[in-house]
Amino acid sequence: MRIHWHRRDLRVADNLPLVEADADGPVVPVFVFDRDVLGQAGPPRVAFMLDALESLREAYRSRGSDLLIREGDPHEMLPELAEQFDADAVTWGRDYSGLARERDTDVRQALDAAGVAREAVHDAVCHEPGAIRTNDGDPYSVFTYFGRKWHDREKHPAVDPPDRERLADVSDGEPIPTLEELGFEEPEAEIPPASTAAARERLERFCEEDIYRYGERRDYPADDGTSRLSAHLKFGTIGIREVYEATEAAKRGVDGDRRESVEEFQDQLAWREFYTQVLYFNPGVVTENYKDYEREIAWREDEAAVQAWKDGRTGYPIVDAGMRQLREEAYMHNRVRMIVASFLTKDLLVDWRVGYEWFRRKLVDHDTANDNGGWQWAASTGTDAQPYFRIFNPMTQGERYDPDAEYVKRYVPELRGVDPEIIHGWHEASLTQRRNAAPEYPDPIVDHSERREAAIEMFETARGAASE
DNA sequence: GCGCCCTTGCT
DNA sequence: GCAAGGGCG
Repeated sequence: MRIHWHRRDLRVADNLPLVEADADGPVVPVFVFDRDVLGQAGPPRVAFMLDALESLREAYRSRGSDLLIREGDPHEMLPELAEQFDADAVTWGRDYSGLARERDTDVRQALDAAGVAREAVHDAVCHEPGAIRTNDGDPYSVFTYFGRKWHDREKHPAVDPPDRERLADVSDGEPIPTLEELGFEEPEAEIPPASTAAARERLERFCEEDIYRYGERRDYPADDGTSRLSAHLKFGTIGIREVYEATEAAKRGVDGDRRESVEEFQDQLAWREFYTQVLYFNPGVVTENYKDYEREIAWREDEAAVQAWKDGRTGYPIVDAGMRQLREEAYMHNRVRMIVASFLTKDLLVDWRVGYEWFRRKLVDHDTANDNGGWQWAASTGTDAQPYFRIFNPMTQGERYDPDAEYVKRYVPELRGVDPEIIHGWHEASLTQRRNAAPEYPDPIVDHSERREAAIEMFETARGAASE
């Protein structure tokens, strides 16, 4: 017997540790609810995960096996399970975040002490942290070159689910706990279905047509031109190799813009792995700036402004639309994630960690590596970060990427009857104009051009380059 | 070592 | 035009 410990690989198909581990014997699949990990999550993510677990269990049951559900510390639970099933090995897919690695070290030690073999197998990314390095052998901190090598490198093919005979004939009466039993409230947002079948349906539909226009559509939040696979990739309800192969298949026999569009989507997969390796080699970025400034950045504390940002009541329509989409859907379009992150850090002058924490609680697809990478990019503190003097102008961004204010109107009902020109120029409109156009919608809480200057000064002081 | 090229810009 | 810095050739 061999125990497979599921973590963020909630599927049976294209699961490398499940079929390629050296350990043999029938597989006993297990999921362990770990209070420490749950404490980090918010209702949307836990709800998605519970749904994913239900369908994973169903997948095992239809194959004459079952997913065992346990609750407790993995380093206590796994040796116990090994003993209970007389298993001589435990396998799992590698996880690259700092907390996960600490947990896995504990588990390894406990299994060693119990005399049980253990095997961690690469699974969550096409190219593991460390596989792609600069010509000097260092991990990359700039995306472009990493991306080139990522594209050129041969990838492991997708693998089939294990045969029935390789799964242990176990059954488990233990129900999957409910949100309430885990101490979470129902999420405000509606959570999309989390099964592998749902992920595949999205992938297939995306690769039929949308992927060829991804390049031109991906920046327009009103247009649903993205794959929406992020939460599935986070929880592993679909395998990365399967996703990559579907995009490669879409590329076959296609050239010009259509081919470039597919590659632009594949670039996003490369970004995901770029940030995975940034986090792996720099576990401290979760709480600290990647980039060293001479002095501390003098972020401001501004409870009221932060609350307005969270509530989508800043008086900057594109920002507010994004923050309301986050509440309503536990999701936000990527272009708008950049805009709201720039607004928090460069207009409200609030520490990126405040925004990162909020995203962590609210996003269904929150992933430590990607979210941290994104926030530190926006805050000009990360690897390959946006230079601090390039500050998004919310009006320009709105005009450029939501010209008809269709996205804004979808999430900000107060502005539905208002002319797009007035919407994007809200902070330039007169008080009378604003009151007449949308009496319910808030006035801008800050002056963008004033804050832009203040942000640049804040960073120059931190650089030690202030003119005094 | 030097020149050149960078995911997501702005005034 | 501006202005930071990594990585490469």
